[in-house]
Amino acid sequence: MLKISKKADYALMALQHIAVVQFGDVTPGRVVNTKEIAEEYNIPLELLAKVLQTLAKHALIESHNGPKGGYLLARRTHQITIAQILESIEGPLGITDCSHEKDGELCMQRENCHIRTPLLKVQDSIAQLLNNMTLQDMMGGTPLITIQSPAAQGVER
Amino acid sequence: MLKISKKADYALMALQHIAVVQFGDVTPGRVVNTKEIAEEYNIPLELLAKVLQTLAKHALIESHNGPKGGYLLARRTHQITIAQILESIEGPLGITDCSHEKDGELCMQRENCHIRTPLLKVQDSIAQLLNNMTLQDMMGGTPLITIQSPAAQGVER
DNA sequence: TGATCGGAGATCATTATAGTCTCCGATCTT
DNA sequence: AAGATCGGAGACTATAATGATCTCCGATCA
Repeated sequence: MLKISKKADYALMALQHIAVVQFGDVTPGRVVNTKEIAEEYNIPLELLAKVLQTLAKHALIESHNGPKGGYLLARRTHQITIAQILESIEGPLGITDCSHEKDGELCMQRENCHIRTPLLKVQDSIAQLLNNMTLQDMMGGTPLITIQSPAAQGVER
Repeated sequence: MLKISKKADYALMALQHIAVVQFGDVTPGRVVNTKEIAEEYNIPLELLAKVLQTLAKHALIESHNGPKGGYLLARRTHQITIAQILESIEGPLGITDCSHEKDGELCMQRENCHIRTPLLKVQDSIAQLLNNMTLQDMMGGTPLITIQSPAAQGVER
């Protein structure tokens, strides 16, 4: 349950790889192309291409065409959150169908639903979790952040 | 992203309802049948029946056959966690495919995968969140719990 | 100019999900 | 004992999401 998609998985691997290449000691600033990542991690080339295109569209990476082309991080590693990465691929975080309900489009249960509020609190906690973790943290950094569980905030019925 | 299924949604609604009826002031101890819940929340009767059967199989509720039959909570509300409910319906919590990988069945990426460890930390945090929240919390209770984000625990590369 | 790169679109197979239908056995009421 | 009311269990269907593939295009650099 609560599984992230393969695409999101690939996105995380790819960004971590780009980050290490770009900010590592061996070849700092080097551009990384799709093929390199696909081969390194056994990811289907064309699927990974889609993923990277999506990430570029969301301005997490910059694309460079032509030979010697490829991708570079658009920001520094601590400015790219796990939440941003996952949401770029899978859309906005939403524990329930009604998480992003516009006014007027109520779900069939809404009239009597007593679980929406507490679930939104859970969602907020997960959002905090993912927003406070960055690419930097996937490379060995250890910043200090504390979040609270929804239960600790008091949940109205 | 990270959406829970309709079935899990229904399970939460149903358990919350049973809890309120069973431990409320109006009709304490009353047995609740499937039809009552389905009508109250506009849930397809037969689908809800499946959900409740599953919950019974996981010993979260007790079933009683025959006329005047229905379901009762098998434990007190603070002893039923949101994690238990969701896992009964959707299976074990697993952010990634490799979360519950047995020895020997490595995923195609595992050889070079650098994101597994940090993702498992994220998963642990979510698990804490869901394990520390109970049916009680969905009824107005406000216990105090604090958890830490993975970033705060230090994530190896 | 042509090989190498990303961009974009359609397409397909597989799986998960949501929902339905049917039959069965248990139990309570009369 | 009979019939209505309950849950138990299985097969079954439709739809959507996912994972993956294929094709063609434009940009760029040697």
